[in-house]
Amino acid sequence: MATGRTHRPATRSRGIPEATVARLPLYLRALTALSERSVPTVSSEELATAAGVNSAKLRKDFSYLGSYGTRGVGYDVEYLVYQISRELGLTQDWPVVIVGIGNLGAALANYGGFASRGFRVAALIDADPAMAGKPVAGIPVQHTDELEKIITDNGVSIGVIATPAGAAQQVCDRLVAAGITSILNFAPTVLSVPDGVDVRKVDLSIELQILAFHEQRKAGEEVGAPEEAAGAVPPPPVPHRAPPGAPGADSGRQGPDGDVPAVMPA
Amino acid sequence: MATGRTHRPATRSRGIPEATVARLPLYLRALTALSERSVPTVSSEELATAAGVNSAKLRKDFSYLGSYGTRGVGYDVEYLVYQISRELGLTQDWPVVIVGIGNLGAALANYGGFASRGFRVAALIDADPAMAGKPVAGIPVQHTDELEKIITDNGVSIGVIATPAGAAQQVCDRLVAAGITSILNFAPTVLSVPDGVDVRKVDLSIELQILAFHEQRKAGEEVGAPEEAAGAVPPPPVPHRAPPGAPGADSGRQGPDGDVPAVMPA
DNA sequence: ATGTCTTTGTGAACGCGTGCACAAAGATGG
DNA sequence: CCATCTTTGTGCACGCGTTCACAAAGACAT
Repeated sequence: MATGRTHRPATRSRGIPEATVARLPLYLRALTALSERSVPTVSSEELATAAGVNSAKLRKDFSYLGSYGTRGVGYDVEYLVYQISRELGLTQDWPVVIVGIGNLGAALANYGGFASRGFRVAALIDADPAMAGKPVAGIPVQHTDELEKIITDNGVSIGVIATPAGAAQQVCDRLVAAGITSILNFAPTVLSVPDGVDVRKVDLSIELQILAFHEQRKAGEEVGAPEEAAGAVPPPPVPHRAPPGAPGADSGRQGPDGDVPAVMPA
Repeated sequence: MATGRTHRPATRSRGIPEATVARLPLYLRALTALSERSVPTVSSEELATAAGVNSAKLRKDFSYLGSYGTRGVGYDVEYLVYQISRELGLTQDWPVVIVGIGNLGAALANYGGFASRGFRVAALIDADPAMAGKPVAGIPVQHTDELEKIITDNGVSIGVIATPAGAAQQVCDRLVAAGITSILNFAPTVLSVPDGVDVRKVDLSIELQILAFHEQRKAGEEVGAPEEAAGAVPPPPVPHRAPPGAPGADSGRQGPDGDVPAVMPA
């Protein structure tokens, strides 16, 4: 799970709650599977189970789109697939650029499913001149210098940032200046963008840390250790004055973190 | 942003709200950056800006952990880093296994930052016999047959699933049976797990679809098209009866979707 | 020691999202 | 045409999360 949107907090677009929008792709996937099995209709209960949500929630979600069901029967699969696709804007083609063709960028580019849902990789962009021209997933990598031209020429409005954290904000600024209005950010940085630009963030490190939290709690409950288990002595609470600014003093942890390629920020 | 947790909905662990837990890694990252610059203290306002959140929210979040600040001064950076790390369980070592060493699995394995925050890649596992023994990121890939042994021998409790969707549930079941209690799922599937097992999901496709929704809305507002812009004719609303079950009839969209490697589900 | 000024910690109000529970709608059978 | 049965659509209540706004706490200067 990507770690939430950044801007556009609760814009409640056209009356459709953000929480509902975030679940529509889930429904769509379940419906597509049913469609492939030529299932004509589904009840809210069945579909909810397939999507892993509550049936009441699903019905309420659909009610924001309109009354597309038939009481006593359920929902027509094909029709619902179309309606949700249209609502999500998947009936049109969305060219996407991927910036930063490292391990992750290559993995994204190689993902074949891009084309299947209205998304099309328009270009791969990397700052390394040695990468230029080299084909990844059948698409030649282009140099960052071409960024603006690529975006305007192809009318791209969605960009994916898979660069190291250090380059992310700079790339972001250039994308926005070139006309990009939606960004999917894999770099471990808080991007600042002007109003009107959407940023969504995918952050593996954060997901793992959240898991670790719950994992620790489970373990702690078993042992029954109310506070922390034995281990490292807690450092001085530093109640009043922090140790004088001694620069470079405590070289605590300074591992290769925060500026790593992407995928797993800190 | 990974697309939300699955189980353990609102457990409110030890009084710390889920929403707060999800933000702690964000604060930790900002604090670590300050620590590396040897900044001794920060105000809630400064730190909030760095983390991209509201200062009131940040203070309330910290209040769940205890009173670690000093009024009129702010928070001691080092001390706060320690407290949050401890709260998140990052002061201990978490061995992690990655299952499914395709493009994405390899990207994850190559990510150097794993070790920097208490996470350690204990093993890479893939079902392809041809991969066995082949080193990825310096770690030899092991075959799925070894899965149970690897997990029990290393005391692994966190697993990352980067397999195709078709294999995800099966892999998940085996991980859980072997003792895994936290799963980070990159496959485009709703995993079903027993109580007590946490699942978090990272789904690129969903993120892109959410962006597309907002993107469409922006474009629609500009043009002023209230409903949908011109384009494909809306299929028959199918008001009453859906077309008879004619199996294999409508071979609508059936592209290579849903069972693709990972990273970008549908 | 006293006053001023900064910043935390939190009480309270508000809004969104979730889930319950039921009435309305419509299909289906007689 | 009427009765029954299934399933939707939604009004309502509840709880979590966010935000405001302020009193309390403490640093710092005089």
